Amino acid sequence: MLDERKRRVLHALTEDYIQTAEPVGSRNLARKYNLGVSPATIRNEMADLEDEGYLHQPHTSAGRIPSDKGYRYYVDELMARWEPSPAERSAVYREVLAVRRAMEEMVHEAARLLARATQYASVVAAPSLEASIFRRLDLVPLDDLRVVAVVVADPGFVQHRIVEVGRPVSQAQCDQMAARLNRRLFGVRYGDIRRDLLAGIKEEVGHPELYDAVADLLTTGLSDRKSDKVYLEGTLNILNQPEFRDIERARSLLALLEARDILNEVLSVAARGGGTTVIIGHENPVAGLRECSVVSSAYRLGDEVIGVIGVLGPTRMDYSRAVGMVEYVADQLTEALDALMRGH
Amino acid sequence: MLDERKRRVLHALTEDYIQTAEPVGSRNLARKYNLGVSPATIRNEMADLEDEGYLHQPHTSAGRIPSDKGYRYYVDELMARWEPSPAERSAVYREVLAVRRAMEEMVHEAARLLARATQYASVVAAPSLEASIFRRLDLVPLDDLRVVAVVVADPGFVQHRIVEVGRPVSQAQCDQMAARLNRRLFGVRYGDIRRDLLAGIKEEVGHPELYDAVADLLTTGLSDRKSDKVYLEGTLNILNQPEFRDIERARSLLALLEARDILNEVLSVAARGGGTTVIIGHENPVAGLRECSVVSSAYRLGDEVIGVIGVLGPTRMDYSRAVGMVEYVADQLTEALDALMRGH
DNA sequence: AGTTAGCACTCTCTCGGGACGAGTGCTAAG
DNA sequence: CTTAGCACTCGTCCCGAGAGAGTGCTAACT
Repeated sequence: MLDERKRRVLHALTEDYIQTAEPVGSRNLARKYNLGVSPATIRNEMADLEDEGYLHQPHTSAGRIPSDKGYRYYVDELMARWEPSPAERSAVYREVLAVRRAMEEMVHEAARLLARATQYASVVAAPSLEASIFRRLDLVPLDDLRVVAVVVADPGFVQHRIVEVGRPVSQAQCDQMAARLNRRLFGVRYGDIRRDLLAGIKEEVGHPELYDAVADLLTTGLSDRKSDKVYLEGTLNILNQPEFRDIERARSLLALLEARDILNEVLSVAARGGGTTVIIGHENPVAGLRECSVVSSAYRLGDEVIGVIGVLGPTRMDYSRAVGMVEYVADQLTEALDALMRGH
Repeated sequence: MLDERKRRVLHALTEDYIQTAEPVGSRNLARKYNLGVSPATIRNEMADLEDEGYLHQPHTSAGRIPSDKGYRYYVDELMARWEPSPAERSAVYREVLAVRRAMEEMVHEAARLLARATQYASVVAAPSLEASIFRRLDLVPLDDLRVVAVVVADPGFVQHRIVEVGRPVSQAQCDQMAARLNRRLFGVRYGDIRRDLLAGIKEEVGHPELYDAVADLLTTGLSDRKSDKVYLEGTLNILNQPEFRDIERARSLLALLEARDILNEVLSVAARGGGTTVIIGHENPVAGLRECSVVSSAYRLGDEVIGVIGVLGPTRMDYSRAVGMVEYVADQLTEALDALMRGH
């Protein structure tokens, strides 16, 4: 749709703006990027690009800034693929792959790394359990009416919950219940646990309330009700961005990010895209994030997508680097989880 | 040391400044608080107070501001005791006492509540395990060389750690080890677990590496090495304070707070004080927090102090309210933990 | 017909100066 | 010792002018 010269102008302008955060003028553009034409010509092209909605001016007689549509075009058509340097690769390896601990810790570590590497905020949807393999359940009575249920799954996942049972329960009943469930469920994929798999156990152990509570936990409960966990790291990096020099903006954005369920909404949109997704400005479902962009990529366990990892920054984001970095970290994380699952 | 009228001037001035965040002039002081003397007299008193270091002027011909010494005097000698209103009391009850879940969750909830109630940031040292009662240990092999150790203690405490053992270990060995340890340790106070309590077990189970790893975990490891956990809530409240309208200040403070081990240092100083402690400005061991004050109070399990809960705000803090609120929440938390421990 | 130089114009940003206001310290009288 | 009066100091707000960056238009050039 855009001819070659317009593409080059948009390309140069976008990258200049990403770098400097200042509206870009024709003169500057002509000087820094050898486009082979004079500022006047570039001005004409810029006027056209503005008419078509790719650029806009903050005010007459300022340079131009890419619009969301301009960024979108840049991301889809213009930007070069960025690859992490060897140093960056090895940093990822050292800090994510090498950790080799619980799955959630690895994911969390990846989030921290990503924030540091990109200097944006990183947002990560914690891994869903679906694809994990059930290893063991333990039931430890705390007092008459409350029992700690501990679930261990592979790779390296431990979760516990205190469940309340309506009727007093004994240690022996807990042990019995746990033993039966363990026999039945060992090695089962977590997402495959259904009530019918547990048939008979309710009757075998004389404590239906305990059974119900635990069965509920196993089939639905553990997915961590509280707005499916989201890790958020490097939020302070956002304050370095000139667009958030204004304290009020910064405050309202940070406040928004505190509400994890909102982030979760964003990430679920991102996940729907599959692979790597870029959400630019107004494309964001959350109104308060219309001045931000989110670059995210899914990570997997086996062949299943179990979570999403990404970065959040101003729309004036270094998309090339962000996409490259997010993709690389997501891939490495996937690899690391596989290694963890295979046991070593 | 200060005569009555100076005390009244310092009192009024401090509270006015706390409320308005503006340097306080003699005229204002005379008008708002009926001190029974003219502005001129107050000016003389203020000049004296400044000479003695209780006040200072940001610049000639501005009103006065309390110095750290002034705040200290206010806190120690002048301020009235503040008591939470019935509504606030019941909010504390609803959100902390009523939660009745795991110990750590309760403490975390208390932190959130405190931040909301005071509109400062809350900092809380997570409960130490020392005073908890050992309930159960589980060892679940993840693969040949890694074992998940899950410890359950009362009241409502669950912790897990992945331990690496140098030599392949079987499910049976894990079960055996866990069973023996459980028999030996059930009901033992966590802080009393010592190597000698475990004597003999190492030999009984044919896997010394596993024993060493687990024994290490039980005696020292679980205290959560990573800079003894600190909860931090309501950091954004700080941005509402006019002293942090400047983005650079806000940034550097928030960055400082991210480093949990620094906070831990502050809290450990606070804990040394016992009871309720107020750290004002330059009294803070951390240089970057010299423009902040910290009000904190210990919470207990049984008769033992197991953690510290407090708030952090600008030196121009409503000390009266902060002290009252922190104390009340700490007391209620202590009570709630006791109730949890007694089972019900 | 596209490209470019020239130029008038617009708009923001910065800086200096003057008015204003708040508050002080001093002096002298009560 | 207290207080009224007053001159003085400083920071802040509000202009207005000038500089700088960049544009759009027009007319000439290739």
